[in-house]
Amino acid sequence: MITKEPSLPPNFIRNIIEEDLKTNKYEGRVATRFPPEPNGYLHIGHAKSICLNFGLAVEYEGTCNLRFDDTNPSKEESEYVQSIQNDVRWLGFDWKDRLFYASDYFEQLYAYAVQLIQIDKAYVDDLSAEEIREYRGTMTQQGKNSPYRTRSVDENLDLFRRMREGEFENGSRVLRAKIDMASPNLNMRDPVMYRILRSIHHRTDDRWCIYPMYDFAHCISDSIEGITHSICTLEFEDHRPLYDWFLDELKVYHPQQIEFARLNLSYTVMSKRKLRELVEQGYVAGWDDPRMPTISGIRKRGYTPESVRNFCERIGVARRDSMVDMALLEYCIREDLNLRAPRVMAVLHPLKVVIENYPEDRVEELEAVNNPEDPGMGSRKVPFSRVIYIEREDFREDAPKKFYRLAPGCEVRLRYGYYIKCEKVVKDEQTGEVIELRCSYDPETRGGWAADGRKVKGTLHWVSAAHSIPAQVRLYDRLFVKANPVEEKSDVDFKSYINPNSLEILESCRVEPSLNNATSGNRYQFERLGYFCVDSMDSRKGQPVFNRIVTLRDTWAKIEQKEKM
RNA sequence: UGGGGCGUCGUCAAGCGGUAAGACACAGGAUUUUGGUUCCUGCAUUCGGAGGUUCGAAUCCUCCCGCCCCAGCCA
Repeated sequence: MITKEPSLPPNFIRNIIEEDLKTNKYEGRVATRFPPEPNGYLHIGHAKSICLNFGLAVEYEGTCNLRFDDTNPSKEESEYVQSIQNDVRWLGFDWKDRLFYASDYFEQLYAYAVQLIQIDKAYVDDLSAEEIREYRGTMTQQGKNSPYRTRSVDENLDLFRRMREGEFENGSRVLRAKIDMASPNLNMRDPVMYRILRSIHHRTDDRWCIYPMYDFAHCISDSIEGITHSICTLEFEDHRPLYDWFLDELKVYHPQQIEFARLNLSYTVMSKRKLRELVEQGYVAGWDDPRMPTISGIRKRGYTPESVRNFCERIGVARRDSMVDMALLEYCIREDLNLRAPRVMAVLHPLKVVIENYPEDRVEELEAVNNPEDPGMGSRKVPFSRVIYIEREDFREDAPKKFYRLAPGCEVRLRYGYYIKCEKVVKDEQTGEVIELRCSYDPETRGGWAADGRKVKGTLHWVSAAHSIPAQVRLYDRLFVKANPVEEKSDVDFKSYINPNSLEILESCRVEPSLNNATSGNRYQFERLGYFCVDSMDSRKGQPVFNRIVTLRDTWAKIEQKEKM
């Protein structure tokens, strides 16, 4: 019996492609493209599109082009071209030699525009921007023809050539497609194809003073590149008739445009405008702030490309508007790191513990497993001594019912260490704050096992005071406290839902000495706490800086929460 | 109230006339030197609503309701 290949879950785009392959619509080819405009940073919504387009190409042994949609020089910069390429590469995709720019096609686009003029399907309009808007009509009222609509082909040809030559001022004239001012689809009411715009283009410099509009440039770029399936987001659906119109009138190779719903993620925002607002008004440290849903932010946070790709696979592709739960993204990174991240002990809020019956000058090297999920990752030695730090949270003077950590008179296990029992609580005389614990240890429990078989419920992580190294740890959390900060039908500013605790910087953490060698980008699981990543900018040898990627699932927090209610 | 879309579990999402996959979340339980992981179990008699066609409808038809997008010389 032949087992079926493990196939990916179906979605409507794969269905279309399968069908096209069956009917040999494109001679068995699958050619997609990812067409970002280089006017900003990519975010996880783009990752969905990248995974979709490049993923399809891999799956069907086709190609996927990276094409910059750079038809508006007033907004675009090469800085973004670079960052976009970094992000796509980081996600794990390779466009090989298929890197293109819409600006590569300016000359050809111009020729096609001339061709449309020649068949009387395009004309030069002298109306002002304002007038064009008025003539366009409204959603419920049809538009009316521009007085310049009936110009002769020759005059149009002449005018368009002179537009290119730079004879006219910015905004004084445009080239329009001659379609139908009465169309119920606003996009078909003689859309603008070219505008006069004097601006330095990042690739063509000042060679052009007229630039094609998206609708005209995009379909032709797709056609030139021999794209089969031109995948874009839902808001372009109304543009499809126009996409088809240009290609039909020009009688050129005709790809099919397919629209899917863009990604929305809970507890964050996705629009470029809002992200820019957060950056420019200083709510975050920059586009790559680890709390940002940008690819660079996610990368700095410590997410792996594998986990992001996996996330994009799991969310599926469909045509309905949706809001994916951030919990799924978090699940994906935990799933990945659980298998790969070495375990290590780190104490974020140190509480000093003196083990009174442990010899003053003794130091033991205890064997600690690096990853229980993967024996191949081996083990390491962790120094243990009389004075250690434990997590402040792991001690309660008045332990609640299901609290099985340390409390006066109680015994717990130190991970890979000994059983210890809390004998005495030392408090600050002024404030009453617990500043130190005096404990005893059972020498018979080395490694964490009791010879007499007695069980202990809790296991705590710890570090030796004398051997641990100081570290800064940044605790990142969700950027917003509200699942959807952008309520439709509400004029509340989304920024009022920013989580005031989305970043907590801890300066006096102590981590085990093995972390002295932690290098930029390394990811660890701090046992019982979460997954952390060595910061790529601020970390120094002997003084590491860690970013929290995500916490571990915390069942105790849930229990405690429930008890409170 | 013009046009274009979309409505299947709390959140995503399969399903394409033969009697509701899966994932996350959630809730129980088992195992555990991470209250982690893993493993079981439960979680839509019902697919926005109402009619109709059919032996049979989430799937076809009709009407209704709700949500999203479109009036840039942005993409």
